[in-house]
Amino acid sequence: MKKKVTLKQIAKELDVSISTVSKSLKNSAEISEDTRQKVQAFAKLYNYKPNNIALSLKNRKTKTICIIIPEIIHHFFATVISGVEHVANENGYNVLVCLSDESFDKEVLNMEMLANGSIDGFIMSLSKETQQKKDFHHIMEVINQGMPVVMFDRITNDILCDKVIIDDSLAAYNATQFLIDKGFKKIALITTVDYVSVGKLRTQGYIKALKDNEIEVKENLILKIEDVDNFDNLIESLLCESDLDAVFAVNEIFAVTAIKTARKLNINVPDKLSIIGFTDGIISKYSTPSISTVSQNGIKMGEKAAKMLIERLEYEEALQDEYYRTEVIDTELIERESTA
Amino acid sequence: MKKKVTLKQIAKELDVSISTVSKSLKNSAEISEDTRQKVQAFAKLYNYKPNNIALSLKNRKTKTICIIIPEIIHHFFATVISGVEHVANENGYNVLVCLSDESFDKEVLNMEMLANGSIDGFIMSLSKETQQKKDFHHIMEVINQGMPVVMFDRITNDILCDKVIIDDSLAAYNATQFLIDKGFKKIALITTVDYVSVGKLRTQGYIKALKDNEIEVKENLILKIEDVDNFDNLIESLLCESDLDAVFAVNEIFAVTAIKTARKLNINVPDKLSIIGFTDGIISKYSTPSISTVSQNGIKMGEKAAKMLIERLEYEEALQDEYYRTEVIDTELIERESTA
DNA sequence: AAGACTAGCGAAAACGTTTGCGTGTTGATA
DNA sequence: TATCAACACGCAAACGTTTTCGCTAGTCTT
Repeated sequence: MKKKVTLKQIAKELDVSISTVSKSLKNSAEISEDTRQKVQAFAKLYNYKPNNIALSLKNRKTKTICIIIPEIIHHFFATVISGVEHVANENGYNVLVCLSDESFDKEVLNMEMLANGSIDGFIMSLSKETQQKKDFHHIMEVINQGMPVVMFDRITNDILCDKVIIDDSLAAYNATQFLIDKGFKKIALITTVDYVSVGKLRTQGYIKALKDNEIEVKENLILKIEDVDNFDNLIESLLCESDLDAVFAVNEIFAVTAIKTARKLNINVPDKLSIIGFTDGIISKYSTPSISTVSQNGIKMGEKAAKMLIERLEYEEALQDEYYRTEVIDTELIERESTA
Repeated sequence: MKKKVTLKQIAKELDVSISTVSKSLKNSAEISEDTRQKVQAFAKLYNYKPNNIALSLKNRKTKTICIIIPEIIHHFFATVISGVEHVANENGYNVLVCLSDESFDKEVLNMEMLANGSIDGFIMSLSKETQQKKDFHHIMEVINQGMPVVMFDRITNDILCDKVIIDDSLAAYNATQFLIDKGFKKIALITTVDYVSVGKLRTQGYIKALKDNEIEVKENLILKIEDVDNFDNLIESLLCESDLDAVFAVNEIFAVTAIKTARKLNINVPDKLSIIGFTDGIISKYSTPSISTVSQNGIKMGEKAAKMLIERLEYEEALQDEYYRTEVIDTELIERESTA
């Protein structure tokens, strides 16, 4: 087992100073051709690689960014990581992944742990609990220390920083309008409780579309789900509503559950009931019938977020500190088998 | 914007030495009650947190582990990360996620980049290309430098290190036996090409089960898929085989595609054809019909891998270097709607 | 031959910690 | 009054780099 070799060891071995070794390896003109080659040969032989930690300390840059997400099991977040990872890698950055598990405390802990020099910046999507508490002091603190933060998807307007979002409200509006254009009148909504920012926005879009088309908004057609583990009965009750034409669900799980429930109730999808989901994940694609959905391109969001963060890191001076950007990623309605 | 405060700044401010500050914060008995309180109060006021990079350099431990996986989009790998993350967090470790994208070069690059002090150890699942090339020098090198590596799922016997696997062959055997016990005679297999270690093992399990039951193994019932993006036609041809009773697919995607293809061909699942998949992911659960499957608990695998790695890191001396463990995680056959 | 210049290298500081050891001051004891 | 702990603190090294500056010896100029 041969441990990593350091400059010091090479210097000792070749009987020169550490500086000479360092300069030789960097092809400094200060060093004679002779010495340089000798050092380089030796370094190659012993497979010398500079110690990253030492470099980080010296440069006060770690070339590492952290992404904090509520859950990695959600396909959407996995795609975002994928996008972040690729852009980061292209630019020589590594990606640290932290999971908040939808918990405020874990989110705070993670940020505090890493804001001490371990990383250069954050990309994050708020946990549910954080959105509910509306307590963002941990994020403020990090930003105040001069560490850039890019928020995506689940964001808050209470924090000034770069953001990457989709137009949730508009996308929901369009999805609802799409159903209306098909001639459907009685359209239900399966959404989250209001403190989840994206859920609220999508609800707003749904309501606006109905109003713009002079369709009455009925509370009993709007199902707001809190407990993500136990909502089958609620959806079943909703679908028992007579003459229901269509359902707009704000995520994949709600949509696929609606489909499965409809089948159970012997309601044919899409003949008797059309269903549109949100987030173009693996479920929508492989469900039977496959689910028409608002695609929310996680890869693009991740890529954009990483680009924004890295720009801030590398052109710190050039960018106005006070000028933050909010990038809106396009969505698209993908028609599949669940709508007719 | 107030930048992070350092020991040096506190020392200057309070007109004491750096060591005094450091010791005060660590409640060293060497320091007078007075000074200690003064320093601690000041540190708290300015929200002092020790710089992790400096600590890493000093301790030559980063408290960071890296997990290298082929693809994060695969649900299974996402669950593994989740398991790793939780155990790591409980033990004060952070998790760096690297994606090899099934590429040998990216895998090598990632390992080389990080083996220079950035992390304390690796958890990894081999990329397809690496398995095909059978070139593991990059892993050998890292291990030789004294950095522990834990491999999971896609492993190789050519490397000596801790491993976490399931008994792929046995699990496949059991799944096949399950179909045989149901009275099915003509059972097809949808698998990967042989160089994917887990695919090969599952194929072996399937074949052994048939042989043990004196059922002829027919090559035309075994479909080995290479191109993961374009195999619909192949599966369609396979399903056209007359009198087919059942299909065993070595992953979710193959299983769900088989189901969708069967529907297209008007073959009722499970009445006319039973299907079993592998990996209990989100697709199996939400497919219609839902898919009976061999569950491969990614969370458990991740947790176990993280535990093994951290044990090696923390009890380095105690553990025999030459003694490596291979942990086998239990699998389970989950019956759902796709088998009858 | 004296001064100027250059090539080639080393010393040291810096990044932010921790920690063993040395040292000065105090009060008490003999 | 001289001796001696105990106390409270600072120095300096170490982790592994990079980089500025300075030094020495040799070469060139006039």
